Amino acid sequence: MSGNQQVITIHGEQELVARAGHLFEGARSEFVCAATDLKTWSRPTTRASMAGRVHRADGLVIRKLYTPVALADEEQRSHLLERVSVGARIRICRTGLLQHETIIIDRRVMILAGAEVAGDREFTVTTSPTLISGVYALFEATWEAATDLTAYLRSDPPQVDAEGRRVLRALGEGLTDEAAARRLGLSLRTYRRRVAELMRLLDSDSRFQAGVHAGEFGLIS
Amino acid sequence: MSGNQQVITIHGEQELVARAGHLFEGARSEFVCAATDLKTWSRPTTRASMAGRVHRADGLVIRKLYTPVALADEEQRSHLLERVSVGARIRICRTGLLQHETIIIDRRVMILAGAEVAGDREFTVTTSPTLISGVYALFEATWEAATDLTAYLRSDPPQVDAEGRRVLRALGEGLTDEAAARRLGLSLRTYRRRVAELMRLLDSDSRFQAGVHAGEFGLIS
DNA sequence: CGGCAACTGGCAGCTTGCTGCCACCCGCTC
DNA sequence: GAGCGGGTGGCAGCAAGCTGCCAGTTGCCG
Repeated sequence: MSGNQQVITIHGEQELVARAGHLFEGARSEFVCAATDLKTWSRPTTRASMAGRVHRADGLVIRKLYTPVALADEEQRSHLLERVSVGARIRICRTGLLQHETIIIDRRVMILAGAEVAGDREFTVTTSPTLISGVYALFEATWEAATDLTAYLRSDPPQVDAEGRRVLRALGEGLTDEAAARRLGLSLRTYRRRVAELMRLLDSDSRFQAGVHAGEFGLIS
Repeated sequence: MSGNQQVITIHGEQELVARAGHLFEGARSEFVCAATDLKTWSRPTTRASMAGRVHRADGLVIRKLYTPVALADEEQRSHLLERVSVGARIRICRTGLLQHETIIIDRRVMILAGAEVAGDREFTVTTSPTLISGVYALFEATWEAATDLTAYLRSDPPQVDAEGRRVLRALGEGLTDEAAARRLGLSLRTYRRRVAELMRLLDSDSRFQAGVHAGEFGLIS
């Protein structure tokens, strides 16, 4: 990796392991990544091969950002919790898909996973300070907006379907039940049944309390 | 801009204008940027020179993400509001510094502003799909976590005194007015007067809505 | 001290919210 | 087709919330 551009393209996970595997071992101060879930770019064997090398340096800070998709799978959830228990910091991002994995090592090297090309996923590896610092800034902004994994799990958001979301939005606009029901095309009785169900889901005894909780769970949008 | 890497480095703003100015004109569907403020990377003349070319295509979506720093300066604030009034979408990111400007045009071209080198700022321009899609995903996550400019400006938190805070806490616990009044040592009528005043401060027509807003303002704690 | 403004608290009348009840409808199963 | 479970919608009764009214209280000022 030399020359002015400091950017190389790698085809396939095997090549990634061969050419960039040492980068993971070399991580000294910080390893950060952002992805939808643990399966965003790698087969389990590749992931184990790469990730297993990361945990050897004292003082190494590991930060990983995933979306709630990672928690839908029990195996991934367990794995993430185990990672947390050995010191990794993991946050859940609710505001984006993070469909392209981004890894930054020691703020010196960055690996981006791209699309699959002819059956192999394409990776871009770069040491360009401009690229890395720009992406790192966005990573930081996203990280700060995200929720710690353990806090996220403690505040398991209730499952609210599309109609429930619509009801919450109407509630959030301050409409009377009658106006909201009319808008949503429901009878007043049915609307109120929906509201009662949401109150139960939000574990709330009053509408004010429900409003607070709905906001906390990010259910208003 | 050809070759495998699709990444070039540009030194200085004059060279940026000369070599990449046409990219701004070519923007057809979307122009997005993220930066601390309007002054993150360019002198006013360069900015005017570049930005002035962006607004000509019908259907072009312009999204800009800045930090609150951009609003501390009255001139910038006015400029941003004027941009909003002509259709640009602007959000304020409270969770990061965005110290390195990132621009993505039509999801085909990305420009990143780096450090100053020998008096000139270094820019990286790339058409690499992997790089762009990775950065775009992070941009999206940050954008979604950010607050709309007009909402941000409108959401000056209301001033709530100590008693108001106590009332909000009681409300947040789901108590009936009678129970809350008793706990706070107020008559029901006075308690309800307090609640009515809070509803006014929170600009809310229902208790649910007030709950949402109170949470948004961080008044429940 | 008297006057005034602001606030409190009880009461009443009204609206909104909550939920049970029941008839009816729909889809599914045997 | 009959039976059943789940859901809808109208209605009624009740609780909770909202606010005006008015008498009484408090604090401040001249």
